Amino acid sequence: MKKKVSIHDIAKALHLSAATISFVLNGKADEKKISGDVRKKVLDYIKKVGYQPNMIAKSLRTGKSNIIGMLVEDIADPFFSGISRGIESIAYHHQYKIFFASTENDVEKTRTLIRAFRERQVDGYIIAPPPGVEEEIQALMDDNVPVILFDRYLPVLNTSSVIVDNYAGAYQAVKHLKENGYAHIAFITLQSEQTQMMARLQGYHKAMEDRDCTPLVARIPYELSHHDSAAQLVAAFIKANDHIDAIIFATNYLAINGLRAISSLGLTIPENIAVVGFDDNTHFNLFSPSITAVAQPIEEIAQEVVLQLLSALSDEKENKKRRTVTLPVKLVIRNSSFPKAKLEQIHTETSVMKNS
Amino acid sequence: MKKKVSIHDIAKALHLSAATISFVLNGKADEKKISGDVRKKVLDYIKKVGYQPNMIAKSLRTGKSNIIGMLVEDIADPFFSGISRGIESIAYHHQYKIFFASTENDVEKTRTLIRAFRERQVDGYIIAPPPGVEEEIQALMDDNVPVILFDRYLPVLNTSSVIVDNYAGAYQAVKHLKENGYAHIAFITLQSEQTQMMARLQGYHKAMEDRDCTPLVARIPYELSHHDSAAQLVAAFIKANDHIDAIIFATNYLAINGLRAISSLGLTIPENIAVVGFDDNTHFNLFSPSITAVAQPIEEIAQEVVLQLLSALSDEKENKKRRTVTLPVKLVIRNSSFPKAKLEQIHTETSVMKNS
DNA sequence: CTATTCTTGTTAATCGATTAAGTGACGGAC
DNA sequence: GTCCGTCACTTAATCGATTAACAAGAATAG
Repeated sequence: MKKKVSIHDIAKALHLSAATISFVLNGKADEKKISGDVRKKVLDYIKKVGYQPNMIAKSLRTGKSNIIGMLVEDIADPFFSGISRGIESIAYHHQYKIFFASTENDVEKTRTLIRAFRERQVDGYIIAPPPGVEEEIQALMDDNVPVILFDRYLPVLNTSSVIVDNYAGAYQAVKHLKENGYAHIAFITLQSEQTQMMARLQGYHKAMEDRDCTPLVARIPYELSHHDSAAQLVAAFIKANDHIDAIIFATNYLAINGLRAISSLGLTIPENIAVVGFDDNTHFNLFSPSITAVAQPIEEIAQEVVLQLLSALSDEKENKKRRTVTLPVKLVIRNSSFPKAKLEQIHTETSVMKNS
Repeated sequence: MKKKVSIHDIAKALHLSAATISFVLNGKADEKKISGDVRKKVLDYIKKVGYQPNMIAKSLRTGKSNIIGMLVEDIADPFFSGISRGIESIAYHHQYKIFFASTENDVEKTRTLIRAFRERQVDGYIIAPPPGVEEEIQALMDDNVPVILFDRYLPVLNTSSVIVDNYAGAYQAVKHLKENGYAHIAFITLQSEQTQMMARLQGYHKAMEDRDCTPLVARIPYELSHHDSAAQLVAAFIKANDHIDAIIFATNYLAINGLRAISSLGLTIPENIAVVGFDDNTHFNLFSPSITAVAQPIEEIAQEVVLQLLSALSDEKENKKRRTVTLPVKLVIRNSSFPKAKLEQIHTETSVMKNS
């Protein structure tokens, strides 16, 4: 490492005191009545030597780090990486940097991460919490550290949070399928007590009940939902309940593995079975047939989260206010059939079929 | 904020000096010959009050932050979010935290981010650099700060880097298509001078040349590659060159928009046109027909990057060594035709078609 | 001409750790 | 009895900023 130039080095070089440099650098020149001469000398000099303030020293003194700690379930999940991207971008414009980390829904890892964030004095937290970290989050709030939960909340805690109307999303999904003539609609979800999962399940149940339909639910362990085994479980479920003519998947990974299952069984969508996914995936419209999905407003979630956090950071009183924002979801209906024209084309060209 | 307990508070409470506490906490108890009595007293006390060291103070004193700064093009891109996830996970086990940020391939933003990282004294950098930040990166190296580039490198700089064999990937893609009877293979890439893009293009050119084929290349501006306009450009390109019977897409976003274009033209894969993508996407195998792709070894890239960085961090001498690791890519061949059986099924069931 | 008020800075404490150097008490050697 | 070496800690400087309190000299007031 080269010797980095500190505020004292500047002071020495200009025959001034460190305090003066600090005042100029922090826009307190007026308040502290620093002369124009000196201001210019300081500004010119720091430009010349390329002075970079040491935020660590600043943080130690002021107690503010200008860092936000963000905990998501999995940064590689398109839903979370999309939100992260939005949050990072907005926070950046407000001089905040973000620490990202993936909890993997693991309580112990989450605890460790919160502890690591605290040690680094992050100013605020954005968390998609796994159940089991209630104590740690309560401790943060007891210390007046701003915390915003998103995607889900912790029922026993009175926190600020940004969620979506999962209940309505699931309800609409059932309604949509019913209106299109599907009779036996199953719901495949995770073995999870998380609020967003419960709300989806409840929306499904209520919609089925309102139509005097018998619900049929499969619950898959979270750990398996990202892997091939989820596809196998779904396939077994479909085989065991062959009257099913539609499935709602409660997460995007489940939907993707569900599609694998459906494909492996030689079933086609929407002729043999209809599908609605949760968490719209940009790629869903490329699947052939493309998939209808309950889309969450990624951008709005990011905006709302940052908005709430900034307000809590700006003002102790704001931070004491607890607000829960519920954003609407949108059912993105995709005409997932093969258009006639296309079908015929496929048919007529079969003779010249090649592999890519 | 509640009063947090500092090392001095502990010292006062136990009638010891701050130094003693520090020694016990840092495993220097033996070296400094601290008695068993005192050790126990200290350890018990910190457990009791839940002492959390202030890493900011520690960083200020030691000059080490245990933070790695990571700059990717776009954290929402599955390729980058996958690598980020891997790197975060490995780094975590070595007590390093990661600062993520998206450059959006914007030079000015990248400069600002590097500056922000420097101000926070990050210990090392992992960067997928846009061209134009050579000076900043050289400055880091001049100051002996460890830097590892990945995905691409900067030709004028002698840095450590982890890349993949893009040249071979493109070459194999052409070879594969040729062997399957495709004659007119186009290459759609970005308007970009980045090394990974150039290597892919060169691999394509060489493979075409080796087979006495005339290359046909389209270059799309990076800014458009994520949007619908890319699909329109690709569609126009295909229409203008209707003898094309195969396309290699040089990035995953291009491939996805290319598929939209192909679909919008009413063409089918692989009957009318064959497609190979770069950057395998987990979802490519769900597209119907599924897409053959040049897959990058995400996990290995993450591992190799962290390995190199940790070694550079551990030792000044290691850091002076510059090494470039080139990992192999894998052509993931997917049988992307509609199996006969399925085609017939689609055909026979058209009569009962529904929408989902 | 002295007293008071501005101007324009400076001094020094502080944030919470780390660590080189120092110190008092005790034991053993000669 | 003096000298020296351990033992078991303590003192104090330091990292690079911020900021309340203070101060020297010029300007103005009375």
